[in-house]
Amino acid sequence: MGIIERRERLKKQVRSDIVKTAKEIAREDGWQAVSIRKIADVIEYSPPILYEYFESKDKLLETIRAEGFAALRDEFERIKHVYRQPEKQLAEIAQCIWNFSVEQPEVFQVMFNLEGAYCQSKQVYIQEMNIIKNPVWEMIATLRPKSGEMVTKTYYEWWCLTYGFISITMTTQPRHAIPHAEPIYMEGVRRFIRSVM
Amino acid sequence: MGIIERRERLKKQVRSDIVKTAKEIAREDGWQAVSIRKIADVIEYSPPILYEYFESKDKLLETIRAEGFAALRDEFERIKHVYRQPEKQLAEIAQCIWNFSVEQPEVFQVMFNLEGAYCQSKQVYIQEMNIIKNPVWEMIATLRPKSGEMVTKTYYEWWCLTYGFISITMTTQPRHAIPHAEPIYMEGVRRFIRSVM
DNA sequence: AATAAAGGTTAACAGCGTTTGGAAAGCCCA
DNA sequence: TGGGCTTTCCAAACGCTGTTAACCTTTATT
Repeated sequence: MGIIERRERLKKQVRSDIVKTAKEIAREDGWQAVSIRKIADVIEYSPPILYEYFESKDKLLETIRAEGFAALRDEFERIKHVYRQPEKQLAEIAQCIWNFSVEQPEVFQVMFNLEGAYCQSKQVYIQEMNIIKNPVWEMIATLRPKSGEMVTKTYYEWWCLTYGFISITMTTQPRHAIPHAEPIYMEGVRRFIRSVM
Repeated sequence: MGIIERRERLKKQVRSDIVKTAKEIAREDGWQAVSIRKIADVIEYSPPILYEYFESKDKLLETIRAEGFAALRDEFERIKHVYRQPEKQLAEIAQCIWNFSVEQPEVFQVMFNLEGAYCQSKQVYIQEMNIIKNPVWEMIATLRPKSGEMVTKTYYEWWCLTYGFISITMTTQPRHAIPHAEPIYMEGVRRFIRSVM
């Protein structure tokens, strides 16, 4: 019975089309411009259909957020296995986050509720920033022997630096000026790493 | 002619009532719940009246943002005159920002577009973060003799640390856990100041 | 072929920011 | 005191939004 399979494939296709369309509209006109009706228009379905794939608009955003964090986390794991020294790993991760924010700003915006992207349900966000089995946390712990509590503090500061820098840059700098901010960011990251070692 | 004066007083009163009501609703139910119609309901006017005081909802938010930044800046100036040592000044300023975010979270949210508060016009924000005549910038410059460019970089990192810490805390931590985060924040700030000196 | 199920749409609800047109009230001058 | 004018104010509407209910039409099963 290939019919059922075909239908499931179609379902997955439509679902990913919805996500893709939401991102496209957001990239073009900002998240404020993303509406259920506009997405429905693009995928050539009526608005109620979207509710067969996503419980609500908020859940759609949460899906995009979760996918974004998952993609980042995969990259983190890759870096962890490619490089040995934790200071190198952390620098690579910082670079990786920066690149992500430049290449997929609309996803980054949903992940951190920036620029009018607002996803109310925070479970994914909170969980993802958590220290449990977190590659970044582990790298900081490897950087220099210290207590778990101390590592957590440093980990927290790491995120403040990273998230703070990128989000401030994203919201205050015009698009053309962003490449100029990258070396300043990376330099700050390196100094931070040195200060912790 | 006291009549005109009375009317102007009334106008100012209504205007500040609008701002006050917006903040109250936001504090109670979040910025997502703030609507022109609800504000109108509370101040016992019809919705169109609000447009005699504010060009748009966005401009209302921008006013609240500007007032928030102005209040902070006043505090900064006060600190600047009370304390001599720049490291003490900066620590006091960090404490001041933290207190502000705890005492008036709804204003802080508008100032930095957090938690569903979204003010599109960024002029005030960009200008306020600027280095021109900025007390924080000057304090960092006094901290240790260095080039203007170097000061600007440090100033930028200062804001990442401060803003990053508070906004991450605000969005991830439940209300009761926030006091617990304060010493971690202040310790991070002090370490940052030491690392720059 | 008749019946059940799935897929999809139209229309509506309640709410939003914002604008228009006109009513009511207050004021000034004769 | 009455008429005209200005100011103050609001009901209603427009075009959006997320979401739901009811219905129709196509597809699959018995």
